[in-house]
Amino acid sequence: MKSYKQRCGLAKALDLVGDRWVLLIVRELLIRQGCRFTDLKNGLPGIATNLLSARLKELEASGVIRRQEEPPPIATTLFHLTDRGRALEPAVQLLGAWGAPLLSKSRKEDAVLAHWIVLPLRQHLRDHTPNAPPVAVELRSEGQPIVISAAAGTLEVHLNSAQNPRAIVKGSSIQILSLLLGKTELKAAQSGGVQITGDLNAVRRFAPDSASPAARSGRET
Amino acid sequence: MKSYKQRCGLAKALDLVGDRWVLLIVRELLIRQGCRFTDLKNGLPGIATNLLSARLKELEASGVIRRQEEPPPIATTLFHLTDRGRALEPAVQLLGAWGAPLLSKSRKEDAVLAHWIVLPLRQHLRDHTPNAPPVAVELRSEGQPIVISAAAGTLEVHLNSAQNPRAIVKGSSIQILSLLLGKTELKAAQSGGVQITGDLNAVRRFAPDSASPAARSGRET
DNA sequence: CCGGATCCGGGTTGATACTG
DNA sequence: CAGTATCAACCCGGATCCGG
Repeated sequence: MKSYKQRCGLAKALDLVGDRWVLLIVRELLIRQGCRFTDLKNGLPGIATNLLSARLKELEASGVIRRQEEPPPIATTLFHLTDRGRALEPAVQLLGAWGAPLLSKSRKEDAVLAHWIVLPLRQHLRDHTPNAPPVAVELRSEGQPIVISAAAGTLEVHLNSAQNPRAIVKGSSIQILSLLLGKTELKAAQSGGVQITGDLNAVRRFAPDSASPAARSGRET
Repeated sequence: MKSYKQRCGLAKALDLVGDRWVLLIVRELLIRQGCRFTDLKNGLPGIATNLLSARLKELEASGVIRRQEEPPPIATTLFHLTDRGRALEPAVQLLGAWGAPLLSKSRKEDAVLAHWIVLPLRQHLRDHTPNAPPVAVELRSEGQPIVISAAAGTLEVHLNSAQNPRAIVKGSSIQILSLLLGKTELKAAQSGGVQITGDLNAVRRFAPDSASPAARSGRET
């Protein structure tokens, strides 16, 4: 698209990332560093391949992403965010948070991909017993599983399989997100179709409910 | 533009404010609540009137702005942000901050409007002697003057004339911004063409330099 | 002047087909 | 898998016009 030609930080930012699809491409790369072209295409339902190709070239030229030829056994090129691109995360998170209330009006025709819950999880998930031993929980809906790993007060949310999960949560991504962000109680989630195997307390560590010890220690009573 | 049709907060936000010009319209309204159509047009060099008109309708329909018919003596309609629209400020500020480094590569053909420095001032300006008595400083370049008012640790930056400014700073908006954000020393700014009348210490309160008392009290030595 | 509405040429997007 | 090619539909920018 054309530049706004305004000497203003916002206008300059939009010159680079204001085009259609661009911030969604950044979202995909924030969720999963090292995407193949096809991964991006699958994560962006509706995008045309020529447009994706053109955007990737523009983003590379402006220093937001970097393409990296991988030798076998991958034998393809992976797209990464540069440091500069990763610096967009706070702005992307804030815009996403602003749009979150609109999700309630989401239409049935809207696409839903499970990995889109990674960004809200990274922003809002809390470890309510940070001094407890490290633990990993795996989330499974469609597509690649998501791993939450908590250790020493730090929390990471990634897109891949856990080596040794203390619990596995299966269900629709929407229900899992609602559970982990405390909008649904654990029992309600379970009767709504969420299946949890393994240590229930590992889940309660992030989603304390009224019956959980973390709820008592994490709440100021 | 068309909806992305993705159940994702970021995508929903971009459905509303991702269209061309939209975030710049929001910027104008953040700087100056209560804009006339013509004020917006002047603040957005390059926009076509039909596009501005269409965007305003869409933004009103989506609850981001509100139009208000004013009786005489104004006798026109003013556009305001709603609370929901004002909630975009953090995201807009973050995007603008991300784009700020690109300003150094700004072309000569880029438009420059003095009031665009209001957002960076609001974000970065600091009162280095918050316990001192209230004070107002007026900034003058082209267009409407800008007023900084500091009182009891709070800082406000507005677009209009001060009742009783302790100091008046005249110069190009870029130089003034550079001075107030501490990138230029006061003396260097003055020899660069910035004229200050009134109490120099009122300016030093925001832009302490090596010779200023605020520099010593505000710095951890 | 203010606040648009209308029209038009050119550029961008979206959908699909095709290729190495 | 990773794009390129093609083409219709749509959108944008610029100019013009018009009622208060």
